[in-house]
Amino acid sequence: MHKFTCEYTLILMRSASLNQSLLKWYDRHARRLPWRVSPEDRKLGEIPDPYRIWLSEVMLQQTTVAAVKDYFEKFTNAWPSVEDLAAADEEDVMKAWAGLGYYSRARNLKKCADTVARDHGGRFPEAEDALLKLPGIGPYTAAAIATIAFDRHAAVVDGNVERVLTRLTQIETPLPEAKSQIRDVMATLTPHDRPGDFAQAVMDLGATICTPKRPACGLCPWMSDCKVQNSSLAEALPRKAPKKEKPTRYGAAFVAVDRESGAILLRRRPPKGLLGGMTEVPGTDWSEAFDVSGAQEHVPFPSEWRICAGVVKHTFTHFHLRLTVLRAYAPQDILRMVEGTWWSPPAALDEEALPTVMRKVLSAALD
DNA sequence: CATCCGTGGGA
DNA sequence: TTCCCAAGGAT
Repeated sequence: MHKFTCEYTLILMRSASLNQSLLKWYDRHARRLPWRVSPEDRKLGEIPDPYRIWLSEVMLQQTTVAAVKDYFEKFTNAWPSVEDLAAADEEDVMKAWAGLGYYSRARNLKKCADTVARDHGGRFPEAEDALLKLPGIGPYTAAAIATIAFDRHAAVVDGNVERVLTRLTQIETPLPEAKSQIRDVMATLTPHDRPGDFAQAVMDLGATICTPKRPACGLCPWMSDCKVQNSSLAEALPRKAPKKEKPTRYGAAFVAVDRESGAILLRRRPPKGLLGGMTEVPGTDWSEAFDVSGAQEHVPFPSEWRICAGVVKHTFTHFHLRLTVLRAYAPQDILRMVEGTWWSPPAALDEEALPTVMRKVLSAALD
């Protein structure tokens, strides 16, 4: 059991009033999003499409709305239903996902579509625990789909909810220890009528008003109930463990250009781990020791490799990367083709499953 | 529970 | 420039 402060209990006793005031705010301020059924359309009887809810929620994992919008459009145009996605080639899915990051999401997205099509007759299960069993669907996404798509009562807890509720009830316990307490508060606050709209309302509140920096407390529908309203304490919550420093890794990347066609030599990365299954140009390992001269051992073929101006700098989740780019011109037949490598003509380059760091490499080599 | 896993935009 | 972090999941 958690220790409940007096004020904290008071908040929970007022949950009926709190969720009504927030839903009222949501009716007027809900963001228009491509995958969302607006409150007024919902009242007119429009039902959300579980496929679109699922797709958007997976794309939104650790990713901003602005970054997701074009990808959501691309995916729903190419694959309008979960059956369409199940019938797609995984390689085409990876190509469409390229640039959005966290590529295991794309592989699990495809696996999940396959499972839903094969084992569930093309319909997503409605229960939270059944959704949780599907690939790429964790506690947050299972609750979000259950409540937004199927109107089930579920405690949706994401980063926004954590921020809003730790502030509202002044939970000073640092994350991740506070997670279970936050989930309890959310479960209590969530109404049985319009639970999905309520979840989206808390997330919208966190995204637009109760922001990490400089929250707009004066515009908040929960201001009068909030324990830290207009206080410097608001920005300090939720409390988190200090993060580790990112090391810097170094490496070299080889851009081989066919003089005739301009085709570029590419290869596939291993299926798991960093950038798993994505496409790259040949290169060295990325190590913490800077050693460009050692790169010569890794060239795809002997040639006059020239160092390109401008070291490519890129930051991943847990390290910084500095890549020295080398370029050489060579006919395609100079290379005894290795399994998993191919020459990609310039017109096809945009469609390759190239992660952003590799597009930076090509830009440094070719511009 | 800790670690690994991308990216782009804002302060 | 550098740092922060955004609708997390898998292992």
